[in-house]
Formats: sequence, structure tokens, C-alpha cells
Amino acid sequence: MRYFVALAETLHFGHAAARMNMSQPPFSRQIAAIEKTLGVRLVERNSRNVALTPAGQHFLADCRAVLEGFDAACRDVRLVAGGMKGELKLGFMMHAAHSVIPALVRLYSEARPDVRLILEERIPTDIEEMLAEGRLDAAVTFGAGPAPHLRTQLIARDRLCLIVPAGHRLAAGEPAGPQSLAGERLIAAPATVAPTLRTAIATYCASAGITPHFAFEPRLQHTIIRLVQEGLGVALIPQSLCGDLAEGVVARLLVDAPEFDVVLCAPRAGRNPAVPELFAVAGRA
Amino acid sequence: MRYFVALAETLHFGHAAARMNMSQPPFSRQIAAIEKTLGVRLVERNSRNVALTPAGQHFLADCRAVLEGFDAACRDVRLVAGGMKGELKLGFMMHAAHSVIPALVRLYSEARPDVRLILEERIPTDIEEMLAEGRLDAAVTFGAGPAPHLRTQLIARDRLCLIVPAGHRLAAGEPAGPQSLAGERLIAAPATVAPTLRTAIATYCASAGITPHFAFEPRLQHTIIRLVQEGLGVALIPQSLCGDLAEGVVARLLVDAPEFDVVLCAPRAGRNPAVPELFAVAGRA
DNA sequence: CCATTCGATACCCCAAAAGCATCAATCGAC
DNA sequence: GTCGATTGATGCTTTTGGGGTATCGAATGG
Repeated sequence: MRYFVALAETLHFGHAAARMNMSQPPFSRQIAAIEKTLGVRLVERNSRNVALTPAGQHFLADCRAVLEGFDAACRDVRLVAGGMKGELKLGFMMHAAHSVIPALVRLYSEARPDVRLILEERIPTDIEEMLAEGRLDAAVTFGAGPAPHLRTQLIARDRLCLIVPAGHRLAAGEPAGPQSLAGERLIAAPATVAPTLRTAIATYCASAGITPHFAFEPRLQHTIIRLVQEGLGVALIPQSLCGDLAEGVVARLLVDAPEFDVVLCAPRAGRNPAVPELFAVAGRA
Repeated sequence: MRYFVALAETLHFGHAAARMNMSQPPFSRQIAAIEKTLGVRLVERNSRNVALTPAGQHFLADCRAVLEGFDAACRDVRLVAGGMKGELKLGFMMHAAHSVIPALVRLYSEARPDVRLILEERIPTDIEEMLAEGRLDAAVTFGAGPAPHLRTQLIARDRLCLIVPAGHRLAAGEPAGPQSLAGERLIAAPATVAPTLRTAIATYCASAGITPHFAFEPRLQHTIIRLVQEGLGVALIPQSLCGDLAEGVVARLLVDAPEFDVVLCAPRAGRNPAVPELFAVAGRA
């Protein structure tokens, strides 16, 4: 096809052959071979003139399109392999959507505009499973225990703070400690959804010898806040969610507040070459 | 590329090689060669599993598109060479637009729906020139003298008839003969536009010893009719144009009306394979 | 622990493609 | 009109690339 395009552009066998870095005889034979395999006369030639037939005209346009597609495919596959292009499936737990995800996505999209970020908002346990199965390339989640098969990088540290309805006995005064939670109806996501948070809450209570009483166990942090707003209990939620609380809800600092990591993680065996830049961006964020 | 697509679809070197009608070792080498020339790992393989890398996934889609384009190009070039597809530049003189062209175009488009008809409405002298220069593949025009370099086929015979303003002295009574035109202001296209018509009119007048007086010489037959309508003269126009005359214009038969041929013609040296079917259709029309 | 499966490697061979020399046709110049 | 130059086609030789067979090594499953 390149031979034919060269011939069509020069209309001269010798010059076209030179452009293809070969001598004229094999070039002529190649053109003849193309015509034979196609069973179609592409160029009308005598020893003095070379002209395209109508079929040749049409074929020229098609050849250019095919060759351009071919070259683009070869170029793109290198970009994909270099992580400059392609797709990246990024999972994240819901509350990260309100803290690190927006900045991370923005920075990454600036660094890799041709990588299509596919955002998957899931609960932490699902994220873990999807990472293991390769259905996610990377994820932003809680920093759980050491996971040897995961590359992990700290993005942020967060801490729990207490939210109570306005007018609640803990809504003012000294910062609350774990013992303040005695007798309170707690609202928290179930352990199957966010084990890290749940464990942190349980440990915090246990440090004061308290057995927490969970009145409701919704899955979404926003639901928790709403329930607190309605006076149905109190909750310990990540501080990053306390920025713009609804009316009627008060956030309080906790004494010795439980802290936890928000990390970016990806399978070490992951093959997506677009992932490393995500860690680079996360390090700068 | 076909090798890679086969491998990507089977994810099995042996099976893919069989699909390509070859044995597994050279097939493995080809895949390795592709990866080497691209400088990109396309498939992750060990002796037990074969899986595409992200780059391979992307490349697979591109390969399918390129191969499909390639196959389509090979298929289409045969269609073009067979006259089943492509373009056909068809010239025609203006008055043919009202007689043979509509039916001819309809029949041809039904027979060759993938041939794009490019209609060029021109004056007969231009048509002749454009045919000679190859800027037209075929044309519908007046049957002039024998032209050895043209393939010619009669489509219709037409004759001149007289049009006069309503109320004109020739608007009723016996059919007019050439002598009736004596003293009339004639309106006709100039010889440079339609030599055949002009010659026919001149010959007709000469047969009665009359020297015609041309009052106006517009290029378009429709302009002629309008001028007649305004009472500015009389005209001899092709009968095929007399079908739907405007109000105020009367068409009359002529005694011994000059006849002329409307022919389809194309250069015998023409290379457009879509032309022969045009003659076939014209023969049936 | 052995047999089987599957991709990789080694070696060989052939055919396709490239190079070289030459021919034939065409066109321009004198 | 003849000669020379240009240009595509053809014949022959060489080389390279792609394919075949045999075999190896790793991984898997009974």
C-alpha cells in the first residue's frame, strides 16, 4: 500500500521506488503484484506516462486512510504502554469524594489528558475485592494493615470528630472524650462497609471501657449526618466531612481523636502503565 | 495484525496459529516480532495463561479497525473496477434536463446505487470540450456528425416546434412552414451555445429562402420561452420543452419540422468502468 | 511425582522480495 | 529521420524473512 501511494503521488516508478529506498525493478514488480492480487488495473502506464485509473483513484484514498489508521495504531499503542493514553479505573470510598478525590483527579487529568479516568465509587470492602480481581487499577481507600501485594501511598491523614444535634449536651463545653459517649445512641456504617472506621470507633470506646450502642447503621456517611440532624443519635465521622455540615448539626473535636490514613493503593502486579503517574501526582498533592 | 487479532480472540498461541493456517512456533515468533518492532508488550503470557496488557487491549481495537478498513479497500477497489461503485461525471445540455436525463438518472441509480452520479449541466460546446479532456465520463447532447473517438448511442429523436405569444398571427390556423417565419423576430440561443439547434433553424429558414432575423440570443431555453411570453418574438424550440409551457405561450407544429438526435456519448478511450452500464440503461430507456 | 499442556528456542528450508543488468518503447533534439 | 535519453518491463542472481519440525522448559493437575 505504501508503494502504491508513493507511485500515485509521484506518478513515476523510478522516483517512487527511490522514495521507498529501493530500486525500480522490484518496485514495478510490487505494483504489478498488487494489481494481480486485486485483479484490478490501478495505473495506466506506458513508457512515457503514468496515470491512475478510476479504481486507482478510489484505492488511493482508501490506502491513505488505512495507512493513517495503521500508523496511528502503532503510535497510540506506544502511548498506551507509556501510560500517556488509555484508561484507568480508579475506585474510591465515598467519603474520599469530598476530600482527596477532586484534587487528585484534577491534577492527574492535567498530567495525563489522554488517559480516561473511570471513577468507581464503592464501599471499602468492595474496593479491596475489585483491586484483587483486577477490576480496578487503583483505589483511594482507608489505610488498613500492611498488604504486601499492594503498592500503597499515604495521601492524607484524617481523624474522627464527633457530630451531635444542635442543643445536645455535648454540643458545647470541653472537647469530648471516649467516656462522653457512654449511653449515647451511636450511628455508624456497618463493619461490612467501612471496617476501618468501625474498628476505630470501637477501639476508641473500648479505651474508656465503654461498649458502644449502635442505634442505626446506614451505609452512607451523608445518611449518618442526616440522622444526627434529626436528633436520632450522635456519630463519629471523618473530619474531612465536617467542613460544610447542614444546619442543626454541630461538629466537636475529640480528645485523643482516632486517626486513620487515606491511601492510594494499586496491585503491585497491576499492568496498567497509567498507574505510576497517579502515585506521582498523589505525592505532589 | 491478523496474527495478533487471532491471538487476542483465542488467547491461545496454538489455536490462533491453527486459525492462521500455520504451526505454533513461527506464530509465536511473529507475535514476538510485533512486540519488538512496536517496543511494547502486548500479551502477558506464561506457559499456562495468555492475557492482553492494557496496551494490547487498545491495540486490538485499533487492529480490528485497520484490518476492516483494509479489507473494505480491497473489496471496494474491485467494485469500482467492475463499475459497481465509484463516480461518474455525466454532462448534459440544459434542455435534456427536461426530457431524457430524469429517467436516465433514475434507471441508472437503480442499477448502480453505489455509483455517485455527478451531473454537470453545460452548453453543448463545453460538453464536447470536457469529454475530450476527460473532465466528463459521458454526456447527453445533440447528435452531431460522426465522431470516431466517441461511443455514441441514440436516446431520443426530437424535433423543433414553433412557440409564439398567445394572439400571435401564427397562434392558430394551419401548421406553419418555414416561409411563415419571414419577417418574424426570432429568438434562439447563439451558435456558440447550441450549434446543432442554431444550424437546424438556419437550414429550415434557408429551405424557404428566408434569412432569419434573430432579435435576441439568450443562452437558456427557459429565457427564450419567457421572452416569447412577453411578446418579444417567436422561437423554435425542442418539442420536449413544449410540454408545460407557461400561460400566454402557444406551441405549434411545424411543417417538415427539423429533427435532431439526442445521444449519449462517451470517449472510447474512457477508463471509467461505470460508463458501459449507462449505455445499457440508455438502451432500455 | 509423573504426565500433559503450552509457549519458547534451535535449526533448516524455501519462497518472496530486492538488486543488477538489460531490453523495448517513446519522445525530443539536431 | 536518426540518435540519444528517459522510463517502465523482464531475466537472472542473491538475500532475507517467514514457515516447518523437533525439542526444551515451565506450569498444572491427578
